[in-house]
Amino acid sequence: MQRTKTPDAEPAPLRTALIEAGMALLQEGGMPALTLRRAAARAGVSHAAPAHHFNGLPGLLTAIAAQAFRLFCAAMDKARDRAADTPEARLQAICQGYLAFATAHQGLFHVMFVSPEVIRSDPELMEQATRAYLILRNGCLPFAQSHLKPDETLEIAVWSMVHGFAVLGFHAPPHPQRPIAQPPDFATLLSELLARRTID
Amino acid sequence: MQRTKTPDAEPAPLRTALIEAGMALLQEGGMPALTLRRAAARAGVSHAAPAHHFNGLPGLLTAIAAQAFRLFCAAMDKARDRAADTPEARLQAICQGYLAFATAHQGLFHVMFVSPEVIRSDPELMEQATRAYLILRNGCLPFAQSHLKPDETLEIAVWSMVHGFAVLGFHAPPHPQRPIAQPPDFATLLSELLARRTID
DNA sequence: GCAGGACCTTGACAGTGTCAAGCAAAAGCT
DNA sequence: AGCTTTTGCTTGACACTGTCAAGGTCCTGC
Repeated sequence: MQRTKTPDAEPAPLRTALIEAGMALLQEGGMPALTLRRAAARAGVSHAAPAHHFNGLPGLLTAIAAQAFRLFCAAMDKARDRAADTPEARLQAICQGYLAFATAHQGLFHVMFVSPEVIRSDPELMEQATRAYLILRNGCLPFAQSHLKPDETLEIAVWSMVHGFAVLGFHAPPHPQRPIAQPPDFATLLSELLARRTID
Repeated sequence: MQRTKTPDAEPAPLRTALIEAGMALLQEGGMPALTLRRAAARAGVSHAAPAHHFNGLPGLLTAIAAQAFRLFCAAMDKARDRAADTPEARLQAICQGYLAFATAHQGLFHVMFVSPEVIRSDPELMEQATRAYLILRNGCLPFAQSHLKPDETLEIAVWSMVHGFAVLGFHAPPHPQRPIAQPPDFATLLSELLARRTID
């Protein structure tokens, strides 16, 4: 049945191979291309092998989502660290990393946030998702009224806005026939939201 | 094959029956419960009957999405018309209608916005989706610099924020173990965004 | 009265996720 | 060493899915 080793043991090679195969399928053909049997075939094993490492298709999707959140965090971290050392530039960079990841990895993004099959209560997934949120929270901290206590209203506003912007496809390649032909850059939106905020 | 009558002819009864059956399945069991064969069975016809009214499963999903947008528009219109007659109250009501619809009809919302199977270029779907966007645009008009030309930055900001807020589930029943236990009300976020705006 | 089309059924096919049984090799124990 | 258990995977089957081809029935137009 299910793999239940000691948690610190090195991971089964087939498990990571299946995750990578699934992510590759997702990248190539989007959501409908990701299939348990196809991932197994690409990893060179029989169609029922994944059942020994994941709890069915939802389990594989969940593991992919957790791994995708790791890449997502890395992308945002990297963007922030390359930005100019001002709070505005850093928060802007985090959001740009967010949007760049969403457009470059639409399949992963779908699994991470919207796929209803993913088991949202999975501990590893929740840990990585929280880690991603903390990057955004830290980016918002300089704009909070008190530097000690985070401003949840601002966090949620920024998070909602960047996420909505991403899933509605405003940052994506110009969608043919959209209510708004040339959407504004996200930086403009964020500046608008932060305009009243003062630092210190 | 496909149904290609004159567009003003009364719609085939089975077609609307299949759409309603699909919407009911979606409401009851979510996305995985919606199946061509199940919708056909619920409508009392054989499993291949839907092929004569829709272009496969994507076609049914697209028709459901269009119909869902109609309900969506009606919900926002109704909320707006019941609000106090100030620009803030009306825009807040539109957003509340948006969020209420998203939480009350999660399956429909998924089909409307994220399902990759839906044919986004369908004319009827695009018409209804645009209609929904115009409701929001009109709600934003009083806050634009010029009352004549819409402020696309504000529109996109509001739209992104309310949509992100919805899909991230902040308005939904309290998710167990979330980065933010008690998220702020959306009205607070919107007020924050509109704070600098003056009317006239 | 009859050709033709609209509308639906039946039957089949490939592909999917999932389960049960089995098999080979490694590991653990006496 | 020899036996047993466990692990990791394969094979085969099942129900279910979307889709297609063929046929059948009824209504319409001529």
